[in-house]
Amino acid sequence: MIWERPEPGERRSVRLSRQAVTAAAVALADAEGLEAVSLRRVAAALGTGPMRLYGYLDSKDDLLDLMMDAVCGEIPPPPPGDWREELRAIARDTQRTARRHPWYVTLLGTRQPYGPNGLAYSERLFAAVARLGLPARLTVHAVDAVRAYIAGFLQLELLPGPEAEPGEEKLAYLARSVATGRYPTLAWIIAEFEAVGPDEAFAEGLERVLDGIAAARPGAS
Amino acid sequence: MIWERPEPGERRSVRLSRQAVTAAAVALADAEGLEAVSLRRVAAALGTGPMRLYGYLDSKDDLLDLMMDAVCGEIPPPPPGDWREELRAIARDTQRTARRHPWYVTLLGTRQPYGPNGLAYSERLFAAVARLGLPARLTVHAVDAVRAYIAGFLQLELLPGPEAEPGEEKLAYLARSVATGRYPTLAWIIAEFEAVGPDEAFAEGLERVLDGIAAARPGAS
DNA sequence: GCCCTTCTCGATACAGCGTATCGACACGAT
DNA sequence: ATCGTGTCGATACGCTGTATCGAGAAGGGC
Repeated sequence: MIWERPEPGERRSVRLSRQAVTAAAVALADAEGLEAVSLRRVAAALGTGPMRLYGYLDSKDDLLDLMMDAVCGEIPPPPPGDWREELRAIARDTQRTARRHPWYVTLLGTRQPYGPNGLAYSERLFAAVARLGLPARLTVHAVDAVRAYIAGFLQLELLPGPEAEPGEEKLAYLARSVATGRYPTLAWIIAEFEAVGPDEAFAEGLERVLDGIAAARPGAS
Repeated sequence: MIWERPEPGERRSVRLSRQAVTAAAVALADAEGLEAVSLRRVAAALGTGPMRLYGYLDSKDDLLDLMMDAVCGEIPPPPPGDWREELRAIARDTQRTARRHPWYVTLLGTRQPYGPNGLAYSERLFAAVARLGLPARLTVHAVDAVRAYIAGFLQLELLPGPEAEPGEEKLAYLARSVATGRYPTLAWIIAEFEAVGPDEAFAEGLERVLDGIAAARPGAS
């Protein structure tokens, strides 16, 4: 009888793609942090099993590379402008993007962004600095300074720490540490400290770097 | 008979201390990388079991904090000098220390160094910059720029990537990417690229940052 | 249609992880 | 000696990444 016969099985498997896998992983990391991204969790979010993902990547490390490159791909090219304006725009947009995916800064501690989007990002940094007409060597140094600053600062901003709007516990910790008298300059800074927003801090620090780059131009000293 | 009687059991447990646990973990990370540091492995290196470590720390995360602070403790205070000299010395010694423990840059992607040694490190940065007599706000920005640059650059240096003396495979990857024509400035840089040692690159980038800080002094423009 | 080959999929397994739990033992106080 | 407390380590649990293998699907040849 018809009612006793199993219905034709639905298409068993879910359509996958590398892009879909990556997006699921990014969504999971955004929702619960990087530690929540396991192959099982990603696969479950896609309605399949973990071993299926191995058709699209070789290892979990590959997945992390893909996730990093996806974030790089969200950072837009800068509007055309002079070298400083372009670098400022890149820096700002990197910050915005990293805030949407704070786990990105953790990935910066384990790998370099050399996927296609990561290379495009580098290209833009180099193109902006190349406007200065510096020799290749100095251009590399300048780009290194900018990108290192951006990455380093975003880690300062996005990782929990005493300087980054800590909860009561961390401030109390800092106050106790400073009360030991072992950190006098830090004590002065904290006493004088007016909460500076990370946007301003980031921009000001960047200006220091850009001023330093400007000083490297022939005839600039 | 004497030969059949068990000998009095030796002292069952091994002496532990937080310092010993940390040192064992650091040694393991140095030898095999951060991923090799499991509580089981650390405990085994100490001749005991993993649960024993919980008498000295609450979690594996605590262990990573301790490891980070231990590395900060290896970075010596700078010899007294002017502000630039002191910052250069701090930067150089940070680089040296990080090279001995390359996993330190990975930890910089997951936590901030606010242990006692980490605070001492901050104190030294602040003390050097404070010689400039800038207001607290500008001092914070300057220190942020320096420390962010140091951390960011060390990640560029110590993590595998196309720019960092790659094996044949990565260079071939870069060459292929550049051959797409999508990264023209990168192509120019690679064509002009003379292998620059990381020491020089680090120092040059740092000078850009220090020049920028110098430019922030009243009357410096 | 049937049979064979190849590919895909997913269940199962394994070794390892961090950490909770609990029984055994040691030690100190009475 | 007995009792209470603390320490230790074995065991267990839920989770991880990934190897493995059997079942089923799909395609091609006859």
